[in-house]
This record gives sequence, C-alpha cells and structure tokens, in this order.
Amino acid sequence: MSDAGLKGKSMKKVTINSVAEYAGVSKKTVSRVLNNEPNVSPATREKVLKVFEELNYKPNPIARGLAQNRSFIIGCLYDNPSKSYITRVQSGALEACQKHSYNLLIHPCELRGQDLIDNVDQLLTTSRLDGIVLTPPFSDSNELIAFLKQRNIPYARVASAIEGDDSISIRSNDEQGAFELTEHLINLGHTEIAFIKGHPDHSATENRFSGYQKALTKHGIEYRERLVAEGNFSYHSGADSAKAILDLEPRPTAVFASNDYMAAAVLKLATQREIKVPEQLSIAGFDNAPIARHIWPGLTTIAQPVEEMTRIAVEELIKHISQPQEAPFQQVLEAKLITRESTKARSNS
Amino acid sequence: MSDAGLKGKSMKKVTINSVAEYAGVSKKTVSRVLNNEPNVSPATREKVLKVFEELNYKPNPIARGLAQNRSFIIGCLYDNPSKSYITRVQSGALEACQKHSYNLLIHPCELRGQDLIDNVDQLLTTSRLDGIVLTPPFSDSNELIAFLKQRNIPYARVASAIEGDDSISIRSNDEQGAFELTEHLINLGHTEIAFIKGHPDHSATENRFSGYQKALTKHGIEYRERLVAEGNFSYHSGADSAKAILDLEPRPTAVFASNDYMAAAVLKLATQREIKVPEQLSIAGFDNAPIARHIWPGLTTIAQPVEEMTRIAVEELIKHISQPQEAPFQQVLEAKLITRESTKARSNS
DNA sequence: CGACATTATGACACCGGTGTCAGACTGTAT
DNA sequence: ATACAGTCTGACACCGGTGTCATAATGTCG
Repeated sequence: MSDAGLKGKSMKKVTINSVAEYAGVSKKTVSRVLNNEPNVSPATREKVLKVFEELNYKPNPIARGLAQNRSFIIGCLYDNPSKSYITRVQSGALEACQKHSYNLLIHPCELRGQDLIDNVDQLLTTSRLDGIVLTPPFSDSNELIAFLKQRNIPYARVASAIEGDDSISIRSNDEQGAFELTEHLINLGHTEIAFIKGHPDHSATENRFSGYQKALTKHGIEYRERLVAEGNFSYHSGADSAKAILDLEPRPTAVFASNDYMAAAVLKLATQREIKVPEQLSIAGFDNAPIARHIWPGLTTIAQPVEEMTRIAVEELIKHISQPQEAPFQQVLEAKLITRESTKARSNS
Repeated sequence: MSDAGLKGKSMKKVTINSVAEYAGVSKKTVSRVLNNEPNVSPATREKVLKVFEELNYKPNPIARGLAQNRSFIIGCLYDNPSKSYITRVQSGALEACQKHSYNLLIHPCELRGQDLIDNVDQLLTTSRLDGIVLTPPFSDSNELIAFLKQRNIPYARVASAIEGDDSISIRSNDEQGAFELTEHLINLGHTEIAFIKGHPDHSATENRFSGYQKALTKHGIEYRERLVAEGNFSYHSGADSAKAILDLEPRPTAVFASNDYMAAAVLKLATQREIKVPEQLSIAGFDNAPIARHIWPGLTTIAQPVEEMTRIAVEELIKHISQPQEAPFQQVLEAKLITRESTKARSNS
C-alpha cells in the first residue's frame, strides 16, 4: 500500500553501462541506437530499444554535453519594459525548446549597459550556450551580432529590421500594421492624428512610424511634425507624450501610440482631464497587450504573433545548431488590426 | 587594427590541464584551489590564482556537473494568470541564481493538468535539476511536495501557507495586508464592502479572505455572504464577479478584489456603467501589479515583496543544496498598504 | 573462388572536471 | 634519533556519455 501511485521500478541509477550489460552489447552500440546512427542491425536496434523501455533509461544530458561539447541550452536575451511581451517571448521559446529537449536560459540585460559585450561574453563562457535568441532591441545591435559571429555562436533574430543578411530572422510586418491602423483612423474621418514614437533603439519604432507616414501620404494628409512625440515604449514615456499632445491647440482628434502601454497612458490622462474617449478623442495602440482589453474603453490595436515568431526562431536555431545549413531562414508574419471601443468616427463638433 | 576592442588573448581552449601544466602543479591541486579546499599552501594557491588570471580560465560547468552529479540548474515552477507576478518571480530567482553561478530553468505547467507528477518527473529526469522553487499554487500542493521528498529533490516554497513543516519557506503576511486594506476602507466610512476571492488552489485566497473577515469583526460589521464573489485571480473572473456585485441591491459602496487584475475588471465595468469611482464606488486590489498605476483612477492596493521573497527562497535553496542543514529556513515578510485614487470616503448620498 | 567493398560491432581513449588514497614533507613530543 | 600527527601534493580511477579506429561478418563481382 505504500508508494501507492508512484511508479516504482528499482530506483537504482540506469546508465548506458547498465543498459549495455543488460542488452548484451557494447556501450558504443547503445550510443548508436540512442543517436539514431546508421550501421546497427535492425535486430540489435530492436533489442536495445526494448531495454530502454524496460529499464526506463534516460540519457544523462550532462554527460552527453561534456562529450559533445554542448550544453543543450539556448539563451534568450531581452531588455524590454513590457512584461507581457517578455512572457510571450518566453512562452514561444519554451515551446520550441521543450520539443527538442533543450533548456531555455533567460537573461535580461541592458542594451545600453556599461558593457553589453562583456556581459554576454561572461554569460557564454560560464553557461556554454549552444545558441542565442535575440529579441528587440538586441536583434538589431550590430555590435552584438558582430561579436557573436566572431565567437561563432549561432543566433536567431526576432522582430529585426536588418534584412538580407545571412542569419536566421523572423519578424512581423510592423510597417504594414501601422499603415492599416492609420488608414483605419483616416477612414473614420480623422486628419489630425498624433503619433507617439517608440524607443529609438528598436527597429520597430522606425517601421511603425513609417507606416503612419505612408498612410497619411496615400490619403493626401499633410505630415506635421508637431503631432509627433518621442516615447520609448514605457508607460511613463507615454504619460509624458500624452501631456504634450493633449496640450496642443487645436487638440488632435486621434492619437496613435507605438505600443499599448503608451496608449494606456494617453487614455489615463484623457480620462483625468475629462476628455471623452472615443467621442472626443480616438486612441490606438500596438501589440495587443493584455492591458488593451483590461481598460475601458478597450484599445484598438495591432496584434502581432510574438509567440509564434519566437517559436519559429528557436526551432530554426536548433535546426541550425544540429545541422548547419547554408541558406539563412527568414520569414515575415502578418500583423492584424483589432478594433475595440477606443476609436470612433470623428465628431463634427 | 583588426580585432579592435575585442580583448584578444589566444582563443585556444583553457582547461584545467593547461592551467596545471602552466602552473607546474597537478590537476587536482588546481581543482583544490578552484573549490577553496583546505590543505593548499598559500604560495601554491597564490601561484595558481595568478595563472587563472593570466589565462582567463573559467571552469567548465558541464564537466563539473558530471563529476559531481549536479547540473547547477534550479527549476522554477509556475502556473499563474498574472504575467507581472511571473516576471517578478523570475527576476528575484534570477538574481539569486546569477550570484551563485546557477542557471534558472523556467517551467510553466498546470496544477490541475492531467498528470502533474508525471510532468515534473519528466522534467527532473531530463534536466537533472539541483533544486526546485515552488511558486503558488504549487507551494501548497501536498501531492507534489510528497513526490519531491520521496525523490529527495531539494525545494523551496514561495508564498505558501503550510506552516511548521521542515522545508524552506518564504511568505508575506497576506492576512495582515488584507486586514489593513479592509480597515482602510472601514475607516473611510464603508460598511458595505464586497469581496472577490481568488483561486481556491492558492493559499493566498484563504488568507486574504480571512484578513477581510477579521477586520469586519474587529469593527463590529456584520459579515454578509451575499457580498462575497468567487474569482480565480484572472481578469475574466473579475469581470464576472464585478457583474454580480454591481447588480446587487443596494449596491455596495466599496469592493475589495483579491488581486489587481480583478480589481481592474471591476473598474472597467463600473466605468462602462457610468458609476463614478471613487465617488460612488471605492475599489481596492492586491499585489500592486503594474496595472494598478496604469489605469485611472489608480488602484489602492497591497504591495508584497515578490522579488525579494523569491530571491531569498532561491538563495536559501542553493545554500541548502551545497550544505544541507537541519534547521528549516522560514521567514515572513511584510506587505504594505498603498493608497491611490480608487478609494475615497463614503459619500452620504 | 579470391578480391574487395560494405555493414556491424566493440575496445579504448577522451571530454574536463572531482574523489580516493598513498606518499612526501613538515613540526613536535618523547 | 624515533615515533607520530598534521599538512601538502599528485597518480589514478571515475562520472556517463561520444569519437576513432580496428576487426569481424556479410555481400558483391569478375
């Protein structure tokens, strides 16, 4: 009655040696079966596999790592004020890692830290990573990328703007998304559309801004610099920008912030000042962060497939590690407009 | 001019053998110095340390792991709808890990998943974790804890209610926090205070509820079950509870939600129904999540030191791993009331 | 049937550290 | 000088796998 439910077996350690002995073959043959190597007779392979089952054998990843000089660990670098973005990145990366029996090591650090390269160098020598996923803003750091190349560490870039280079890169179409969102506002009758930029180190910042401008141009609306505020993706920067924008005379009828946190800051200030959203002011964000639907009115925004981008990036990275290919893998995913209550046709008051 | 800025040295691999040879001692002596073992003459120690510097030697954690049957990896289990809670947990855990040259492996999984034990078993055999940090709701899962004990895996519990057992456990005083917050509302003149419970699997749920009840009792306010709604910490559940509460006749003048996400849901619905917060309705949450200050009005809430709890838990865990002690480490940290705009004296209308 | 290519297998060194143990070298008490 | 405890050091096996290479077994072809 004791040990109930806990699959017993003998709790003795099962190593490659015990499997070999039990199956009556050499360690090396067991190793071959383990790694799906050729040149093992079907009969032998069968026999060994059966012993795996019977003894519930799991190879020791540490020993494998030592022999092959690998760690089976992928590192994930990030420096991002948005917690939700980080968790989405992690969740995509984890999915890919688990699928291929890798572990994920998360490493927050600062792009503008006193010495990023030293920091990463340290990370690499102490943790022996097999590869690194770069999330924004690291995906566009030429300095870091040059370092990784020189050290010959495989890497994949998520949501990067650098095109046509020879590395793995997955991104979504930010410019297109920003274009559609701006057009959505224009179609609602808005012409005075303020814009809050993101952090200058992120390539998304330039892309989203460019989408905004192109939509204006297409619809023959003059671009006015006074309607543009500099943010950095943080809620705080959004609050500062909101102040500048809502103080404008005449006040814009719509605000497009480069992410949802900054948009939420605009909404907060507008509400404090008793400016009615969306009746007197339309507000839109970008990312479809949780906060976009946790506030009232819900934010119109652009959803990007962050998990999927990261998952694909890590999968390709792992593929590349075990079998370096020539052709760099690059892919662009679609961003999608989500309309909620925060945007509305311009009133004729 | 080439290689500028990249500290060169010869890029050859530096192993314990090269260090030993260069210093003119045996591998074993180098190993002794590395591990700060006794019985090394000061002169020798000095000499070896100098060679470490000179060759920039970093021991290979994988080889060490194999020899000592350790992985230098701590696992972090979580199953929590709050992203901000998760990132705070991670950040505390990371800090402790980095300090002691451990890695952190994050592992989201479901408490009520089809087979939690199998899942964790799998994790343990494939990743060879040295220890596990249990965050809510796992910190209170007797089944899981029994399993870890039987497998002899060191663990630490964060924010758990189980007291007086023999394991490492760090928590904050949730009951006291809830008590203070409720008292704050009572002092503002509220007597009809609705309460939204958290997820029944989390011990915090019971503690916070109990703090609420005790404050009512202390101030001679009758406890009424109709004012209590069942939530589960998710925004969605908060929205459902909000509906039930705001439909009550007469409507309560204050709502205390067991976390900030649910409080935000109450605020959203109240705003939609044009109930003025805080003039007509005071709202309070718990956790001091980012959203509490990202919305208007900002939420009165209780701040708990999540990072610090986790950091301490992991530090104690690592201490325990390298040197098992008898005395279990247990500690209770303070939770702190933060007042913002969402609570106000009851109006006499 | 011999010459040779191909497949299947195992012996053994090796990855880069640590544990065990024996031996050399002190210092101190007899 | 002898005995003995304590300090310092290195040889060697070992952790649990993989890489290299030799060799045995089998298949193919002229």
